[in-house]
Amino acid sequence: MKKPPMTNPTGNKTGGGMSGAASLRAVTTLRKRHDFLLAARALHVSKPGFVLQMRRHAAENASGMRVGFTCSKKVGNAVQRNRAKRRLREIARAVLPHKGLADTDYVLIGRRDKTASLPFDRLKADLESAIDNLHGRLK
RNA sequence: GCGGAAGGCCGGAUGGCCGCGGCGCCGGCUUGCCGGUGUCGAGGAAAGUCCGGACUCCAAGAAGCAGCGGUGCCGGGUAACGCCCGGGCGGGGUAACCCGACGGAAAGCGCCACAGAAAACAGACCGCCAGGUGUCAGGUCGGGAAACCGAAACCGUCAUCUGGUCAGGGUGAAACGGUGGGGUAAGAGCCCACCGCGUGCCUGGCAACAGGCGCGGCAUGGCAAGCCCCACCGGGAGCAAUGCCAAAUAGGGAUCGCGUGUCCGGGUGACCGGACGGGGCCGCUUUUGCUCUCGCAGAUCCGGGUUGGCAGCUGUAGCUGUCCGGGCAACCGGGCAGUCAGAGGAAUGGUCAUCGAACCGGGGUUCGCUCCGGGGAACAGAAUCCGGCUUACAGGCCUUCCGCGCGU
Repeated sequence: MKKPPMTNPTGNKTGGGMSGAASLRAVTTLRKRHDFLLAARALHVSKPGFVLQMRRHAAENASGMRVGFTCSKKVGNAVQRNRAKRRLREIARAVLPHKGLADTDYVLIGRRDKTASLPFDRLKADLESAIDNLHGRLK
């Protein structure tokens, strides 16, 4: 029952100019510490499983939609941090391609225990509502 | 069967859907992206970063000295080690087996709390013994039937002095070696036997060491995880090392040289090559090597500050499987087959289903177990690469050995 939502958006997404698959390849990944620091000063919203930060950046960069993932030492040891980041990557892959805005950086921050233990559907729903919240505040 | 010792192995499984990183192939085009497909893709500790190396840069080559650091029974293994194997010695355990910073205390310095008479070189003190002096009148002697009276310093009491003595002195981690006997006024290695210690020789062993015989009467208390001595080893920093390419900024600070080099050869010349002298480069000395020596913003160093890309980057002191030979073993030599992650805010996953160990509840039980329901997997994620050590770890499996009990 989780499969239909995966396959359907791909059909809709082709209108966005991206290549079709519900893939993170459509959005680039944040790699530079500088970008993370800029996002940390921008809008953010907290959910039980994560914190979402969002920053609009100048269009002349033409870098499209970008997303980053981060977990501090507070999340736990290396195994727990990796697991949290993988789950964040999965919800971003499921939600961002049809909900995100172009020329925007999103940063997902993992939280202790909750990011790894909450049900997957709950995390996805929280991400969608968090994005709606931030987009509403943008206006 | 119960209890124990040693070693080794595994450490969730299968499938569906959707993804990620590397490499190969095919196709497309906006020449570096996209799509398809195949294949490979974390651990026994990947961890702590504690040792040892490989590899880079610092001139990093050699010798000596000094300093600093490390190691410390012996032999072997190894590229090397503080690791591993075998042996010795000491300690623990009925045993299998386990543990050990295990060189030197007659080179020197230092320390030895508390307790104790005394803590290091030899004694002082208590005590014991002998003698002297004084004292008392218990034994003794005289008288007496007895009570009692008297005497003297022979034995004894007490005090004190002199000498002998270290056996004994609740302690303590440790006390002029221990036990027994002789001996003596009392005692003492004073003498003797055994043990210990030291020393000489012999035997076994490559050696650590062990055994035997003789000699010495004991001299040398402990601590070297205090300084130290001896032997051996070690230059420093680290893949964010380092090298290359492209772009851009600053051209900031310091040092050298201060306008003083000489000679030879080649060239029309700018200049090039060589020799001598001088300067600089490891803590110091010597040696080798490199570099500078006349130019102007030149060389070197430091610093700010980068940004992107590539290399280093994964195949070798390899590793894995298997077989043969040597060795008690660690390990060594050889044959065959395979080649096994390479990211860079960091891939190796997400989710669902089924099965599932521990554990929990209930029923049955021949106490071995079995049925039903719940429950859902320990420690933990490569970051240049190897060899070790240490630490963490739910649970399970296998092999060998020891003790006790039962049966034969």
